[in-house]
Amino acid sequence: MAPETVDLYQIKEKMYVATDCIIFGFHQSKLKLLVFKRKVSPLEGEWSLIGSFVRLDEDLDIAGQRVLKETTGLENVFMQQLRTYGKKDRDPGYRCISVAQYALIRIDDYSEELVEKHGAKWYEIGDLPELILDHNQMVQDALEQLKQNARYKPIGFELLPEKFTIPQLQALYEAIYQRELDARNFRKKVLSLNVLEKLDEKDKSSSKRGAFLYKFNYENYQNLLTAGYNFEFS
Amino acid sequence: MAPETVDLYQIKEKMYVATDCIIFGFHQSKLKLLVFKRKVSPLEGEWSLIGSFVRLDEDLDIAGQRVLKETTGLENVFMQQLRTYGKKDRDPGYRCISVAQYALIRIDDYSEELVEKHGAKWYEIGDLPELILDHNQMVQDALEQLKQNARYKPIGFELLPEKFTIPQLQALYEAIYQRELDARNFRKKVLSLNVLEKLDEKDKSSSKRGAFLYKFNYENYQNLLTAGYNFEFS
DNA sequence: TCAAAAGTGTTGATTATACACCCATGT
DNA sequence: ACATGGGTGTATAATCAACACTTTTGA
Repeated sequence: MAPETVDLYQIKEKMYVATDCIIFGFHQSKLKLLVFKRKVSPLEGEWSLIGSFVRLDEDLDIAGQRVLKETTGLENVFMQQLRTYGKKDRDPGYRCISVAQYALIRIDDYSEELVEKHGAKWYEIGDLPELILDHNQMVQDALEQLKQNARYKPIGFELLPEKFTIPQLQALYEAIYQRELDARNFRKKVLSLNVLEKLDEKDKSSSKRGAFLYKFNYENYQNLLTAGYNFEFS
Repeated sequence: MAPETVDLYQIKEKMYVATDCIIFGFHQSKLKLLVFKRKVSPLEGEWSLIGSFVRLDEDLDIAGQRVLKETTGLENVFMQQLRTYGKKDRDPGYRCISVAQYALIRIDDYSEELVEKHGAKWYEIGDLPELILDHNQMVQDALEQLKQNARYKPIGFELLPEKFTIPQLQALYEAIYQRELDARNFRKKVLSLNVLEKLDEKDKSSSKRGAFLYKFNYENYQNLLTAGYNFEFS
């Protein structure tokens, strides 16, 4: 829209535009969410997603990246727009729409200091506290989209360290889908995609025998995408 | 509320929130899009999506419904949020984010007068003119999402009249996917879903023999959904 | 009678699912 | 030596994909 004239109504009162970040992480076979305790009134002390107003001179997605950097120290992170929440009374007192974006981070990469400085905390999905406004709804929607996306994109890899084992990858998908998967079928399928490179190292952190580490091959993944494969697991 | 002209200084200090509607229709086996010719400067005479600023006292989705009603006369139409476009320079001179929403309408329901009054026109997908700003991108994204959605929801039914034939339904899916489908396999699959009710009438508008009319059974569809079926066609 | 679209089944290929035992190793 | 998680193959069922002819009827 680029009109020449504008309703006075729009000028007098202000429409606020915010972005809220749904930050997922994965640790010890659990899918987690970063929430933080509001330090300012109103709703001080309540749990909330991490957000900010969008600045006039910044792109929407950059605003999300900024919030993420401020709270976790991470840059260039996988982040995707979820949807925009715009009920007129979603924020009592203000007219504020919020563009929700979700990020997937490798949970051992984030800066613990920054997170603590912001009063933030990792909560397990399924054990979330009540969040302010429509933030619980946002999380639920994000989870839904995460499930959807995981079918068609190897999105889950964003949540794992660079080197990971197949059992770890399986645990991640189990956390996202919230059900158990068959280990043989999972391994078969994920290896058949040809996007994993087996390394010579083993990870012994979760068994005596140890499991081989793999890394993700982005080139092969690109080829897969153009060929139109899907990442659905049974 | 009478519009008033404002100067650029004021405009640049403010974040505008608009919504743009991607209105799909289906007619004569063609998927079409409703676009309109701008009547105001800047970009007067250019083709554009139909949009509006979001009012302070209206929900985001209501704004979309309002735009739709103003241009087509239709109410209570299937409409879904696509995503929000928020590049800082997407609209030169203004800082305006736009929430794109897409609608599917039965093309013989709309009001021709209203459409003409707004200088709007139906264009075939695949034969679209150049649209202002990032509107072509919006359409492309909407088409992509339409394809995705059509896999999991019988979304296409919104585009057909209440009574329709199976060949019509197939033509719709072919228009969405932009490829031909096998008539036998299509019929087999769609009937196996148990969401169509065969009527005793035939439609003879496209063949001498005539094709049986069907209608959609929303109850059975609800059952399907909870059972987790998908509407993917090969 | 013929042109044009509607309607109908089968088969082979592919993919999904279910399932149980041995391996390697640290304690 | 044993407990623990890692790793492997096969057989059945389900689904997908490809394919051609007959029917109906208005012109």
